[in-house]
Amino acid sequence: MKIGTHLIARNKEYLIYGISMALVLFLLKMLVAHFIVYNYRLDFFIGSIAIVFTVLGVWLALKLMKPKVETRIVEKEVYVTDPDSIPIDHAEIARLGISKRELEVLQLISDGLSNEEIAEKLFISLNTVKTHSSTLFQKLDVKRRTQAVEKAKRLNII
Amino acid sequence: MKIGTHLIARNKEYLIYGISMALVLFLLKMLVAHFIVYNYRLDFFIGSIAIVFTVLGVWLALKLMKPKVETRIVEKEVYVTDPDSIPIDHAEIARLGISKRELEVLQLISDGLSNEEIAEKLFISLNTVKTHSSTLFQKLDVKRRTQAVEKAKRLNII
DNA sequence: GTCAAAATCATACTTTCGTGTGAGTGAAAT
DNA sequence: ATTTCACTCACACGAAAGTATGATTTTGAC
Repeated sequence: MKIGTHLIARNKEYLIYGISMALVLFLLKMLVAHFIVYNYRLDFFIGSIAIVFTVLGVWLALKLMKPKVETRIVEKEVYVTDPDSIPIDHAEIARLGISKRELEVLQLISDGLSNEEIAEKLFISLNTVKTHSSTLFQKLDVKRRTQAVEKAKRLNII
Repeated sequence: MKIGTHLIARNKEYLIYGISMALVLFLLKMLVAHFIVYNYRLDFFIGSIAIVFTVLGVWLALKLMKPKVETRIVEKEVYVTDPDSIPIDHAEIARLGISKRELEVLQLISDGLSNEEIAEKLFISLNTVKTHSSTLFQKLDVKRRTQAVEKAKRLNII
């Protein structure tokens, strides 16, 4: 009894679909038998069936599709005494889509270097450093390098 | 040229579906014309069409649907240093001759605020903030605000 | 009350930073 | 083979930051 109800509930969509399909088929057969001329309207007839069942298929799929889960992260602060004991959150870095080079630039920014100095240290042009830091700021959702440093330290990515 | 390609790419699914539908219809008509007896196999015929287009409909829906999202909240631990565990070195501040106001500005700089924002927060002009930060940099013997923050944290004066 | 330091502001100027746009290359993935 | 992505670079422009100089006002100490 209980199992039966359960099964019906779990497969309700399939049941509904099956019944709908049977009904529609029955209806179509009635129409065929009584009103519709076989030959010259056959194309239209087939088209109709196709459309109806396409719609049914779409409806079925929409009903049955399992929703994709999206994780939302809530920060929870844990206080530690030794600053060096703070582990770097590689997962967070990956989540933000920060590349290796960008991370290097971020580290040097937090060391207080200017873009020019960073360029010299990494043997790349000033423009490249600017590009890196600009994309970095977007990924960190900040406007300035000082904010980037503040947020990066808060997120334990440097 | 570019727009054309773009449009085709964006609506590829629709195109494929349309072409598939046309092909299947054509195929069915051929079958009808040559092999299938109209009357007593009509049920089977209609059933086949129904199944085919249901499958197509499902496929279409799965292809086109934006995935349903279901948010799931996950707590994440963020390690931070206990602010109280690092005492502020007032002696060092005095030694460097940093004034009260300058220290305020320094703190706000390390919070990532722009000079403009600092000015608003302290109800003073932008020029005054610049003056403060400039003298601050001299006292800290640094050239930029990022360096100032780095050094200030190292010296435990913020 | 005087004096020095701190705090305020301005003007003008230079430097650095940051964005937008576009583009080329090489490596890895499909 | 084609696409995608990280990395590289350039140029132009606007927005901040920083310096220099000088001035006025507050404040606290002597």
